[in-house]
Amino acid sequence: MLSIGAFAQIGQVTHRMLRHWDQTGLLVPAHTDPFNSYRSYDPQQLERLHRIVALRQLGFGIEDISSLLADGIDAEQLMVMLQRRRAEVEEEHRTAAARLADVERRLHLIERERPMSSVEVIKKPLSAAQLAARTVKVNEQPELINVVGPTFDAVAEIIGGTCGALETPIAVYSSAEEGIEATIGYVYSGQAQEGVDLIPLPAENEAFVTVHLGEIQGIGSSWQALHEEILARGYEPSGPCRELYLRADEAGRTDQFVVELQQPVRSIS
Amino acid sequence: MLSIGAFAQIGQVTHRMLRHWDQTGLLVPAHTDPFNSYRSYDPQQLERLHRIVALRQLGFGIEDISSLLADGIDAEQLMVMLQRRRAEVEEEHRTAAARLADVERRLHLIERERPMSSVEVIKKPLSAAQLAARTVKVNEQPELINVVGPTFDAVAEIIGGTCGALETPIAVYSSAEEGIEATIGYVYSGQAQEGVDLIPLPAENEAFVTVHLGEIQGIGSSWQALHEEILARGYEPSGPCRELYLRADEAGRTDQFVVELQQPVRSIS
DNA sequence: TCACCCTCTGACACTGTGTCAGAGTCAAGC
DNA sequence: GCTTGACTCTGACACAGTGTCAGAGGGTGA
Repeated sequence: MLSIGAFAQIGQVTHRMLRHWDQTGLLVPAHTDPFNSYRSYDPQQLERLHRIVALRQLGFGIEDISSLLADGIDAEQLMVMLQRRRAEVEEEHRTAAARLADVERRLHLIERERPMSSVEVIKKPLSAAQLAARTVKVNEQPELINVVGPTFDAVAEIIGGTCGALETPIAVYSSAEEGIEATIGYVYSGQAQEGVDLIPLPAENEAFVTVHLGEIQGIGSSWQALHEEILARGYEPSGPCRELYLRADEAGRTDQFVVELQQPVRSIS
Repeated sequence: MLSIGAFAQIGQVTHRMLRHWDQTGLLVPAHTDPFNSYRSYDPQQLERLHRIVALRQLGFGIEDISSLLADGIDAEQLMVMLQRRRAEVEEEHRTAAARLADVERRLHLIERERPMSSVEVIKKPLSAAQLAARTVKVNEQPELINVVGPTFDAVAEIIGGTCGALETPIAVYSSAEEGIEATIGYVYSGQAQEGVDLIPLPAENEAFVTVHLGEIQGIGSSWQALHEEILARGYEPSGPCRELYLRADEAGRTDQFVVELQQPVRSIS
C-alpha cells in the first residue's frame, strides 16, 4: 500500500488532485484509515491512475473521464466521446492557429514602426434589418458627401412623421456601372410610404467592422485602413459595405461623428 | 449616449461582460446615473471596446488588456507582451496538435477492433537516483527470469543489514554484445559496500512508462506493447529501460506483481 | 522529548462567463 | 393614470482544476 505522497510521486500528479479525485469518486483510495483518515493506495490502482492521466492529456474533463472509465462502457460510446473530443480539439487547434497568425501580424506591424494599427478592427456577424431608404447614384466618390446628408434628411422627413423616434441611420454603398450607388435611410419596421423604398438588408455572418470617430471627411481613410486589414487577415469583401451612424447630429458640428463601418467578408480560400 | 444593451449589441458582447469590465475598471461607462445606477456609454467608447474585443480574440486576459490599453504604454512593452503571448499561443497550438494526433490514433485503434490499448502509457520525466546493485549478463532473454530474483535477494542481504528498510527495487536492462546486461539492485543513499556497486542512474526528462500487473511472466508482452506505443506516438527509445518493482513480495506468489516499466525516449524528429 | 516531515480538513483564490432571483425603471399603449 | 413588457440594477452561485494557506494531528528518527 502506498501513501498519498508516494502514489502521487509515482503517478506524477499532486496530492491535491488525488484528494480532489477521491472526493469526486474518480479515484478512491483502496483504503482509508478510519482513525486518522490517511489514504492508502494499492499499487494496482496505478493502472487506473495512468488511464486517468492519459485521458487528461487528451483534454477530457473529470466528468468525461469518469464515464470513460465506468464499467459498462462499450466501444460505441467510447468512439462517440473521442469523436466529440476530436472536434473540440480541432477547434482549439484552429483558434490557436488564427491567434498565432494575428499575433505575428501585429508584431510585424510594430517592427515596421506602425505601433498599433490606427483603426481597431473586429469581426462580427451582422443581423438582417429592413430599411426605409432612398437610393441615389453618383459618379465620383467626392460627390457623396454632399448627397448623403440631404438624403437622410429627406427620408427622415417622410417617415419621421408617422414614426416618432427614428432608428439607426444606415447607408449602404455598392459600386454600379460608372459610379457608386448609395442606399440611404433608417432601420424601419413600419408600413411602406410614398417617396421611400422598403429595402431588406440581408444578414451577413462574417463582417469586419470598425468605428470612425471625429471628422466625417476622414472616413475615407478609415475605410482604406479597414480594407487593408481585411486583406492582411486573409479575407476579401463579399458584399456592399455599410455605414451605421451612431452619432451624427450635434447641430452642424462635423467633428463629433461616430460611424460604424461594416464590410461583409469571406475567407480567401 | 447608449444604454448598456445597445452598447453590448453594437460591440457584440454581453451585458454581463460590460458590467464585469466596469467593476474591474477596464471599461467604465462614460456616465452612471446616480439615482438608478443605469450605465450610459458614449459612442466614442466603442473604440476602446473594439480594442478590448480584438485583444480578447488574441487570448489576452483582462489584466493584460488593461496594461495594453493603459496610457503610458510604448512600443517596447507592447512588443514584449505580444512576444510572450506568441510563445503561449505557440504552446497551445502544439498541445492541440499533439492531442489531435493522439485522439485520432485512438480512434483508429478502435476502428481496427482494438477497443483500448491493453496497457495505458503515460509520459513523464524520471528523476535521478543512486543504486546499490549488481550487474549480471545473460545471453538470452528467457534466462533473465531465473537470474533477477536471486540477484535481488543477494543485494538485499548485503545492504539490508546496515539499512533497515530497503527502498525501491529497480532493474536496468541494456543490450550488450551478445546478450543482455542487467543491473539489479535498490535505490540506496548510503555508503559503498563490499559485493555491490554504487551505480548512478541519470535523470531522463522524457520517458514513457506503464504498469504491469499480475504474473511476472507476462511482463514481456507489456514491454512489447509499451514499445509499440512509443513508436506509434512518434518517439524512439533513447536509453536503457528500467523496471521498478512496486510490489513483488507476497511470499512466493507470482501473480501479484506490480511493476512500473520505464523507457526513456526521444522524439523522432 | 524534540524536530521535522507527512497528512488531514476546510477554505479561499483564480478566470470569465452563464444564470438566477428579486427589485426597480422606463416607455408605450390604453 | 395604470398596465404591461422590456430593460436594468445588484448580488450571488456556479463551473473546472488546480494552487495555496492555515491549523491541527500523526509518525518517525535522533
